[in-house]
This record gives sequence, structure tokens and C-alpha cells, in this order.
Amino acid sequence: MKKVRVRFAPSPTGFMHVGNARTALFNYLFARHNKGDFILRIEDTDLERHNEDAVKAIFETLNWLTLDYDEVYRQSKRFDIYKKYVDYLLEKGLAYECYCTKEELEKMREEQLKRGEPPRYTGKCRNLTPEEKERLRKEGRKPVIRFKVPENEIIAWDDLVKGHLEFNSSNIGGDFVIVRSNGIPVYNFVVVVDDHLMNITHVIRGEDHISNTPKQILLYKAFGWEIPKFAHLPIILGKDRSKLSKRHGSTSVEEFRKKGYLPESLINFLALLGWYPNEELYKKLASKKEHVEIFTKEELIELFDLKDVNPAPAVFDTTKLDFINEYFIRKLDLDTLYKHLLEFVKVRKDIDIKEENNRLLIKYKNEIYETDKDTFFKAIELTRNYYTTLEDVFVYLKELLKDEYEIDENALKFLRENEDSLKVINAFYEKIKNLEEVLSKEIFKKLVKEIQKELKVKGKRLYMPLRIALTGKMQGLELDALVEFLGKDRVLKRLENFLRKVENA
RNA sequence: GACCCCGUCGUCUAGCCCGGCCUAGGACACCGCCCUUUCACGGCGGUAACGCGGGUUCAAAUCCCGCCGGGGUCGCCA
Repeated sequence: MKKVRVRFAPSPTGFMHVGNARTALFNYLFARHNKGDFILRIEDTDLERHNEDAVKAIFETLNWLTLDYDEVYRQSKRFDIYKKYVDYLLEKGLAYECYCTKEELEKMREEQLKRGEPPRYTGKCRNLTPEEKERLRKEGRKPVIRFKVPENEIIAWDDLVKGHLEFNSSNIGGDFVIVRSNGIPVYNFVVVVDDHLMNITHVIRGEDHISNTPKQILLYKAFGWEIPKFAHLPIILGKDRSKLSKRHGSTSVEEFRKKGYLPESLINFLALLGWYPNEELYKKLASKKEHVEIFTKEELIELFDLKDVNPAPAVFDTTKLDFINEYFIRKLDLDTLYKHLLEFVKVRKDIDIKEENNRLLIKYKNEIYETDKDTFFKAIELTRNYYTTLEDVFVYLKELLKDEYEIDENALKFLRENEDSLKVINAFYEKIKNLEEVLSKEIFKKLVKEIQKELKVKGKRLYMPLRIALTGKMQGLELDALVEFLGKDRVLKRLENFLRKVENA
């Protein structure tokens, strides 16, 4: 068996679309599962539309997703290679110069459409004599090179995802361009040359390439090259079932990264978009798993098979992504989570963590928190059940680290409607003030019990006033954990702040 | 319009190739209950789908035909 070699071949035109990311992921998983190579090839032949920022974004994104590649190529550096193969086709009479202008072609297309015919190049320039070419050149025309497409030939392949596919060569648009008038070859040509030269065994790409495949197969045949296996992945749809695009909301990996999704979450989610593990293989893993649809990258590599890719397109609905992200955030060990956090703040202008010998200076929007690393970790431990994204770490920090806070509408209403609230709070304040031990969960519970007995108040009427006094809100963490975290001094400080506020009101 | 692809709960899907084990399974979301001083977490349970119509067959989500619906592609973009 030949060594499996696959490639991810993005064109650098902007941020990486989640659909592209999924294509990259499936290529990656297939390569690693089969102990093969995963190659990155930047398809930048269209010089006008490409920019280096987009190239950087590709590396950045793959890196962030931890999809490591074995080789990198850039097509813009391979033009001399392609020229050889163009010349070969020209010499063999399998390709020819075409001097039609864009305007002429446009006109031709419109007329064909008007007559209800599919638009195709008619082969007008197939048999130009050297004299005619000379004349056209003198007019200042620069030719493109077209590949001769045979009439009425069945081009078929067994797609690893879609099954048997076939086209009639007469239906693929006529002789197609392989070299532009500026001398630069186009996608359908270079992709074949490169895939051959790079020994690609499996071409795994989006289904929008299905109609390119017959053209490419024709080229393989013209060169007498072995045709790789093709696997066309279904496209990803938006909520309205049309191709996922910017108007559907967040569609680039970059955006999800900025929102605070973990790379492992995105990988897990994207893998499940159009793929599901084979039952038999899965069973072996099942007993070890805490959750049936949470997969690490290693598990995905072990389980991945193109046979299990669903040929139907999938709607991109991030509800499950939220669940997966919440799950990973809850389960990751704190050090790993902290590493992710440091990576995360790098892509956020409004969030920053500065570390200076165990002191942390944390900036979140307009708030600044100063604390030590241990306290920060404790705060995360206490609140991580509430997070959906990494940003939430900072959202929930406020309750734990800021002793100044507003009192919610609802909370005020509760206080008004429950007159014994202030008595409870005052009693609690006195007890804390006179406390000699370190404030712990147990002590807190003991104190509250005492208040319950003394004031004959219990349940919500007992706990809610304390919660409001300590946080200004009607919901939040477990009070005993919060109180223990704050410690005696800060609890007193909060209570004093609160009581002052109430007096003024 | 032409060519091509696709159609199972709201969403992601298992089952389809090789008809019966499907009273259609799982996950997320949603709802309810339990846990609990609140909100979450966690545990338990529930609602919810084979696009439609014909065949074939003792038996069809599964095979065949037609229809309908959705999508993709028709560039000197990739």
C-alpha cells in the first residue's frame, strides 16, 4: 500500500471559514488515522486577490487548532514547474491558444443562455492557423491556453463520500482555460500538477469542487497519471439552508477564537458536523468515556474514517458547540485552562492579564482587578460551572473580586417586601465582626443557624438578604463558598458598604 | 435554464449498502421532577422525525419508479 498523503489547499483570501476548517480537520484526521502525511498547500495563483495577511491567518488558525502539517507549499513559487507541463500539452496538441477576449466570451455566454443552452466555450480558436494567430497578436491580443475537452465521453469516479459519480464530457462547459493571458496557470490545472507531483493519494475537499473533478480527471488522463481517490465533503449550511456565509453570523474560526471557544471544542464540534463514529470502533472506547459525544483529538484520530462521513449537508448550529465548550471548560485542569486564557487574551484588545511575580493585573473592559494567582485560580474553580466561553471567566470575576456593586432592581424589591431582611443582615454583621476564627464554610453555616434560631427566620427569607447584602444580586454562587472565598475582612467590608447604601436610601 | 448533489426529531446524527431485532436509538436544545438558601452544575424522566405518492414483498426508513422540496456548480476565482 502506498503511503497516504492528503493536502489542505486553501486560497488566502481572508479569515478561515469554518467550512474550510472542517475540510482541514477531516484531511488531518484521515492522514493521522492512516499514519500518512498531511500537507498544506497555499493556493495563491491569483495574485490580485491574495494578500500576505490572509496567508498568515491560515498558519495562525491551523496552529491554534493544533492541526500540524508535515509539508508546506506555495503555488506562487512554482510557476516554472507548471510551465513545463503546459508546454507538454501544447506540444501534444492537447491544448491550444485562444485569442477570444473577455467581451467576446461574455457575449457568447449571454447568447447561449438566451437560447436556453448551457454556457460553454465553442472551441472557436481550436484550429487557428499560425497566420491567424500572428494577426490576432498584432491586434494586441494576449492568448489564454485552453485544454481540449473530448466530446461525449463518460467521466466517472467512485467518490469516497458521495458514491459513484459521473459526468458527460460534453456537459462540462467546453474547452477550459488552463493558463491565463498573463501567463499564470489557473486552479484546475495547477491542482492536478501539484497533486500528482506531491503524490497525493486522496483528495478530500468541499463538494463545491465536484464539478471541477471531471475537468481534473481529463487532465490526469492527458498526462497519463494515476488518478487519486476523491472524497467530496458536503457543504455547511446556514440556518436558512443556504450555503453558510457571513450574513449568517460568525463563520470564521477567528471569530470563535475571539469569543472564547477552545480549539478542542471547535475540533470536537466540527468533527461531528457531517461525521459520526462507526459503532463497532466506538464501542471499544465507550466504557472509558464520560460523555458520548465529547472527543479529544486523539480519539477522533483513532475513530475517523471517510466511510462514516454523511453525504448530506449539515446546518451550522452552534448550540452544541456551546455545550461542548462548557464541558471542556469544566473538565480541563486549571493549568491548561490558564494557558488557554493567556492565549485568549492575546486576541482580545479589551482583556488583558499581566503577571508579575505571582501578582496578576487583570483588565476586563472598564474593570481592573488586582489579585494573586492562587486567588484567581480559586475564583475560577468557584465559577467555572457558569461559563460558556473563556470570556465568562472575567464576567464572573466581578462578583468575587470587586467589593463595590450596585443593587439589582429585583433585589431592592425583595428587601422592601421582606422587612426582616435588615435584621438578618445586621445580626450577621455583628456575628462576623465578633468572629475570632477564620471564616469557613462550616463557620458560616453555624452562624446562619444561630441567626435562624434567634430571629426565627428561615429559608429564602434568611439566605436571600445575606446574598443581596454580599453581592447585590438574587442569584450567584453558593453563599458558603463565596463567604469562605472572601474571608472575614472582605465580608465585613461588603456588609458595611451595603448598610451605608441602605441608610442613604 | 443545464449539469450535479441531498432529503430521519428544532439542530447534529445512528439505522439504509446486506428488508424483519425500529414500538426508529443517541447527543444538543427545550420542558418537568429530584438535589439545593438562589442561579447554575449533577441525577432522573418527557415532548419531538423516516418529504409525498405509487409499486415490489408475508414484511420497507431500508429495494424500484415518479413527484415535491432544498442546495451546489456553471469565471482568464479557488
